[in-house]
Amino acid sequence: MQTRPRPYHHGDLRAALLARAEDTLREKGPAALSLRELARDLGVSHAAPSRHFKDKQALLDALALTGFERLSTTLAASQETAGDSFADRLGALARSYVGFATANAELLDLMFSIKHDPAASEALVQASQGMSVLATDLIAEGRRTGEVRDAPLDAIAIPMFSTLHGFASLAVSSTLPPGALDANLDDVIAHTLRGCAPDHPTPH
Amino acid sequence: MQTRPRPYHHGDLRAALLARAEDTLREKGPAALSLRELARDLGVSHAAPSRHFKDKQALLDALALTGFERLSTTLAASQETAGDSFADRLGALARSYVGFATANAELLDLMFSIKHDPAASEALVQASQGMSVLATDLIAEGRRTGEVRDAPLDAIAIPMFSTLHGFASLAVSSTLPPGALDANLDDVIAHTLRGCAPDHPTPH
DNA sequence: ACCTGAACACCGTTCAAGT
DNA sequence: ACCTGAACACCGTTCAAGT
Repeated sequence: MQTRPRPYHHGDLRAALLARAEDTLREKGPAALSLRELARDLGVSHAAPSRHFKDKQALLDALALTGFERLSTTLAASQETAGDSFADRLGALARSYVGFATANAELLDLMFSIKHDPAASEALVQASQGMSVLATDLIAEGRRTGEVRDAPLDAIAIPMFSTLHGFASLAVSSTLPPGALDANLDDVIAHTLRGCAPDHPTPH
Repeated sequence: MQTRPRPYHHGDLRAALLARAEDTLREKGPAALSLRELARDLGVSHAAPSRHFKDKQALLDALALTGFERLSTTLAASQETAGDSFADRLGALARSYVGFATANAELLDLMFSIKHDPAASEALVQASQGMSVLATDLIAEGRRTGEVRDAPLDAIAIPMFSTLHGFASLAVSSTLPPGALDANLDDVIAHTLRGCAPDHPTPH
């Protein structure tokens, strides 16, 4: 029925485990993720994963890390194609973040349900902080052009990132009124722009 | 060593299971939560919990529900003791929300990692929406007094709740710069007030 | 280096049976 | 009504052994 079973997994078992884990996460949720089933799906013994991940949590951490890396790439790409104004760039960032969140709901949940303690892997901590770097750059530039009020970077970056992340997180958990996600996102962007605006906006 | 074992659990096993589950969640995290261990801790057989929760997910849902109920109560209480101005009431709401989040980090994670689909228990959906009712009331009053700009309620309520929830969620996952949580929260409140403010603020 | 197979101590869930 | 005890099909983790 089957070609003679190969004794060993052919290629990169580590990468195969991560890819398969993400599929399972997406399709059946985090509770259904089992190392033994992953191994079965890939045709290796149930003990094989331990060569690449010391335990289940290590696999989950690695999965979250790939999530942060892809999110960072996605957000950075949104800035390449965005216009020059602060409003355009913020809108692109927000839509990009929410797009990733809705397309990878379970993964986003996993990414932020992991404690980002100093105890966590350094790579993970760094990856999750790397995201806010983008927001900070955006704000710094907006301040130079006078589109953003003069205040310490964190005093704007943290509220802004909180809003973005909060909206994405509520959307993912279906806690928002259904159906009007795009309109709600427009409101969120407009509200954030108001929060960032200088006291006496330059008359055009 | 022990008093003669009672054949049945004395009181309300359902409530005892929920209370013990919350303790375990807080002390050892969600991965360590097992029905069998709960049952052992309470001195009943491992099959006893199934009389009260049809499966593990049902217990988690019920736990999330108690979380939403307590959060709602906490938020409502914050409004009782707050001042009359919109700024005061918003500040009280925000501090109350973040206080609950940091004091119940794992529970908050659980509350929002449950899909609030129409498929979810009606009580759960209702409880999670009941929260935003408070925010909506706050905004409606702020608009009457001229402290909040004239816009559809949702156009302010959703961004505001996103910000609050996002900040709480980032704080819980240790994704914020450590140590300055109170100062960061002040920034978040100030930023939100700016987002809510009318275009031409009334001169005092 | 990478994987297997057996072993161990756990799970969640179900169900006949007890009180 | 509420709980027990046994049974079943799963887990994660470890470790000697194979190639």
